[in-house]
Amino acid sequence: MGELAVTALEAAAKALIADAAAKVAGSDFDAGQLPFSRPKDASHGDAALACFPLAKAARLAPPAAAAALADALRELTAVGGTAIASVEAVGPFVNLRYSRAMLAEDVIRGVLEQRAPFGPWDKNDKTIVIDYSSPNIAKPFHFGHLRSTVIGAALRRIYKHTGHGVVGINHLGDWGSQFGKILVAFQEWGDMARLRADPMRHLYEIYVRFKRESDADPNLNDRAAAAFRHLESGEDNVERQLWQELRDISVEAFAGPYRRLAAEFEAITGESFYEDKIDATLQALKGAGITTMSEGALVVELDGMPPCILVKSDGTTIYATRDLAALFYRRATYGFDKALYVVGGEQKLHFKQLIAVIQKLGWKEAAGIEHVDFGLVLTFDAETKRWTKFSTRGGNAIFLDEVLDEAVAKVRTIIDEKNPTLADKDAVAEAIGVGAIVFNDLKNTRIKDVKFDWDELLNFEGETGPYVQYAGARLASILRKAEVAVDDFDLSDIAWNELEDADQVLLTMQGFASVLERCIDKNEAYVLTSFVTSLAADIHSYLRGHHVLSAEEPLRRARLALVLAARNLIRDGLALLGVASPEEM
RNA sequence: GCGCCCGUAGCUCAGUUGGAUAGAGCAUCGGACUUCUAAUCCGGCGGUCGCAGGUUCGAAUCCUGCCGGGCGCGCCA
Repeated sequence: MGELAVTALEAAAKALIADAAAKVAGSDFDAGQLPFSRPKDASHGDAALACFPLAKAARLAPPAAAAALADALRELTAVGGTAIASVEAVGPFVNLRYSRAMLAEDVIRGVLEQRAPFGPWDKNDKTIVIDYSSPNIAKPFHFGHLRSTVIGAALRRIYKHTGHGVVGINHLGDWGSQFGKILVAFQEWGDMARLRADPMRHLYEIYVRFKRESDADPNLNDRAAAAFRHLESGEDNVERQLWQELRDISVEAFAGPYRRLAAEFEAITGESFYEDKIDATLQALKGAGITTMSEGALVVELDGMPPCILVKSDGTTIYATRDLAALFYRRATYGFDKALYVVGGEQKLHFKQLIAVIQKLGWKEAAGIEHVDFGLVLTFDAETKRWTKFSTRGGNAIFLDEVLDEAVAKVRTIIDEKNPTLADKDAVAEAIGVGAIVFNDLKNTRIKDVKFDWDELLNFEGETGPYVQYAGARLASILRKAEVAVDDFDLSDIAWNELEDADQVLLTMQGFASVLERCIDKNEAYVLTSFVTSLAADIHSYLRGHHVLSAEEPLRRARLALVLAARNLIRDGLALLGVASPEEM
């Protein structure tokens, strides 16, 4: 475990604590064992140390160890001017408080001067490949696709911000036997004009129709299998030409949603990209001696799970084959330390198999391959009164653009009601409506299923995107009226000690580094979502009791510095999540 | 049947990896706009942390067994 990124003030405090702990328990005591945490109750102080490990090392009862540590710390900080202003032992805990002025300066300078951990972190030599969004373009781009897209896009930005080399890859599902079905469906019922007008819906229509009609006519499935065989033959035949056209139109249609969602990729290389790399991959696997024939298929036998199928008995490949080819390619091209797959939890077994195959090959990278799984999107079924899966074949899929448009429209009516004179209402409505949807998806632990609920989705109060954006807009408004230089704020001679009642805001901001670290550690964006929500709550609350523009100098300028720092951190935090920060709303 | 995941307030969820009195939002009830945006703030109500054991100074968190729900289990992705 590496050193946690901390601000200068925290580092100074930790150094003092290490010295004090050495006095209590001897110099070989590892002060890293003292958990440095935020007390739940703010009245306990700014930071708390649980002294159980220290007590063990010093052979003291925990309260006695805490008292001894507090005494030692007091001795070190008695001279004043140190990071720690006060120390108190309470039972087995030592609670400490930072110097108020130093806390304010530490955090605000850090944010405004864009210093790590607030600004971009120093580059490290790790490369992270993140496979996300990766829609199957033979199927509709429905609301469920939002999850992989926004989680992956957020993780990509968070890794980038913390100094990692990042390769975001959209592994489009543009190949495979599904495409045989869509080819046949298009030949039967497709309409090129309608396809061009609304590609996603038209493909969806014919896909659903294929599903329905193939139940009655199994011959359709045989034709679909043949179509994919023809496609995979490599010949320039009708299947190939139609596939190319459908693919091009679909890919173009995705650009819009990706722009709205702020999803960016270093590479858009679909499954078809590996078509000419499959043979080499198969040769490598065979050469490693890990393949066998089983029931007419080429497989890798695995312990404790079904075999990984590489070539089906009809001679065509399967997604596992293409995923393996992609891993070979990504290792050779990018040399990754981590390869993340932001894909739904239903595919857990598939990725377990994939990793097991790579382990059999003995790659050292195997340990860095991780399935970043997430829960399903469920809809409430009024009949059975239960949350159920959306059914594509049942035709009750909800399209992503539908949801985004609905949210934007709702925001538009709220703006007309609350802020009728606002300039550029449509752009603001887009930022807030889409932001609300993205934020909502990043709010909880990935693995939780998302219950699709219009009421909750279109509620913009409380723990929501608009709530956080609103805090940013209020702060921006103050800064506008104060006419301060937001890009070059003068930090000299700020009366930092005037900010003694901004504890909550400052302490929350101070936690930014550990928030990003936890995001990376868990591959979770919700930690950051929850951080910006807390910061917004803290600043909303602060603004209620502390007027900025009417304050006397030097308090006024100190508060403006706080306001600017909070606004920047909210904006930057939201940006990492893929949510815009309108200046006004 | 087997494997994995989930179970915390009426609802939706946090709980910093075993630490202080289990926290938010929504809903509900009551307050706060002649002052920088009320998409806000302040307060009330609301919990046998699914159940039962175990581990120890200490468990929502760890171990075991049940109960409930979800996902998956060879030629779909």
